[in-house]
Amino acid sequence: MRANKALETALAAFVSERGWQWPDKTTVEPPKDKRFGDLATNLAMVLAPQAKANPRATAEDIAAHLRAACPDLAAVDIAGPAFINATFTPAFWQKTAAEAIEAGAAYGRLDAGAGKKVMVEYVSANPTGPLHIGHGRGAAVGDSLARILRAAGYDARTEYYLNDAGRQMRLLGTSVWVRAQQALGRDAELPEDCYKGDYIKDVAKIALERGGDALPAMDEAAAVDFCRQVAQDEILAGIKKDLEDFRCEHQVWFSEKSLLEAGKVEETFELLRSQGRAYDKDGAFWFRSTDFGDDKDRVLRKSDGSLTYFASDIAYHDDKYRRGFDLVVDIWGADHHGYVPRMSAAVQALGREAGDLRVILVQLVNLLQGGEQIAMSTRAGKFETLADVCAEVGADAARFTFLSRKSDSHLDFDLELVKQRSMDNPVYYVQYAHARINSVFRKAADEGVDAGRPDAATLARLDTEADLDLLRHLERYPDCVATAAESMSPHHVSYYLTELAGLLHRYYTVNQVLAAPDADTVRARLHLLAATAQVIRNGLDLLGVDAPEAM
RNA sequence: GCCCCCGUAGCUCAGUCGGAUAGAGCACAGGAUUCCUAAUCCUGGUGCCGCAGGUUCGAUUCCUGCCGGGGGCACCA
Repeated sequence: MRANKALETALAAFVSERGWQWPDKTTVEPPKDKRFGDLATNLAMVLAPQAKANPRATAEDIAAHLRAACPDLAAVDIAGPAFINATFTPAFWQKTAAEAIEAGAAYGRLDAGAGKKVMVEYVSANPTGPLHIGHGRGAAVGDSLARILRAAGYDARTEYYLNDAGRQMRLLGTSVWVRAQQALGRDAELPEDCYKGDYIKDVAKIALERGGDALPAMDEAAAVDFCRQVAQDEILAGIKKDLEDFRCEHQVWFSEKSLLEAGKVEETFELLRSQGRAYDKDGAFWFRSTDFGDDKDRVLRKSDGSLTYFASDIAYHDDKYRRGFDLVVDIWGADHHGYVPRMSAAVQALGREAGDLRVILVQLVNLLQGGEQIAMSTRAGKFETLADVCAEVGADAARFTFLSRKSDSHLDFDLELVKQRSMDNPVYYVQYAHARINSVFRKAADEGVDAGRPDAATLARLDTEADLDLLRHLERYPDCVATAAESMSPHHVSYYLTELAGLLHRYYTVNQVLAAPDADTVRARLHLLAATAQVIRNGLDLLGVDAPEAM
């Protein structure tokens, strides 16, 4: 039923009746202060240039129009400079409960995305070691964003770009081979730029088992390659498991190597060259990214003949668009922000609009324990990895915490706090609201109370301020989904849910449900709780957090 | 030096498109449960929205400069 829509429609009718244009700067939104009604609009003020009249006078005309045209409105007031404050009837809000119950999991689904194909590429960490907590934040953001976009009506797919070619993988193979030789008692030294984590030794053991007698007898190149393959398989299996445990789905694992083997990178080179966007210089092959605002041109093929990471990444993005994606979203660590202008340039050189690529930068996570910073060095600290953190605090708490801040601001992740069941850690506050409601339902079932269908006559019992506060917030849930999708910011959902849970807890404390004064009120309140539980479930689902029936 | 992000209550942070007296939680103090889960609720007060200009009916929000914190400036990824 959408209060905004109802009001906007009535306002638009007024504007066109007068033969005026709807001003872009018009806002129709809930005011900060409840005293100003349910929705406020600045229309009279932004209409002033066209109306050529005192905004207050225009406001009077608008108010009169609304009172006549909109039966759902209980009051229309004018306040301040010329704000128009609209208050809806209780009956209007009460319908929200029925809507949420009837729509169920679909409540809050929108068609804003109009089926537009969006790819969310996220995590995409090199398979050279286990995922750490920073990857975890990117994982939570990417997965949740995909869920939100789907709810908003986009056809969103998820993908992991697997850097299985190139220098880092060779270094990985070398690292494992050195450790394997050391395990064999040979004299071998780990080069400076190799991977030093203890997990490399574990992989070396596996390589030795799997290679049998053949591995020690191999020549250097063959051994390194064998070790690289074993390492990649092992580490990737670990990454997949970690992501699964963290409830992150990647529908496609896209191999960089496959791109190279299919000649896609060379194809992209030729495309760029033919359009004058690339050239040879100093023995290297360059992309003219400065044509699209980058600071300097970028190398695609180095003078030693090897390719840069950027080269295959361009080919990969080209492939994404060729597969029909209208919009490509990349989730990157904020330390890669310097990479944005060149990727944007590449996308434009491929013939797309700059807006067809959205890069979400995820800031670093500051891992703490009881306020003390835990060093995030290369050494294997106890809770450095995503898997360890997950085991320690649980996926629900970890995900909610990651999604409780704007992704581009730094996040303190304190293991002590995230384990705690306090308002420092709102995940339990929200989950508890859901569990409490279900506890009432269990009791209702025990007592043989059946709420029946949420008809208007019953819902009319929801007429107190507390009832209406809750109803109004439920009505705004679709707006929350719209905002989160539009700004690609999952944290809006966590804030919404924390607020909704607060309203529920307050309501619960004051209003007895099963012991309400009469049977109709009991049923009405059960409906209100059912609607609230539904919205909590829907919202938590967007964050990938469970909604437990009991705690 | 250049570029990006951040700066809002003692702490951690919200505040798409400029709006009315700038919000929440935590912390601190006091109170609430013979009753559907007290993992809850209620009552207390706090702000030169980093600083200085500009844009306008109106700026925490937009623009410019400066200060402070973080990050990035590779023929690495």
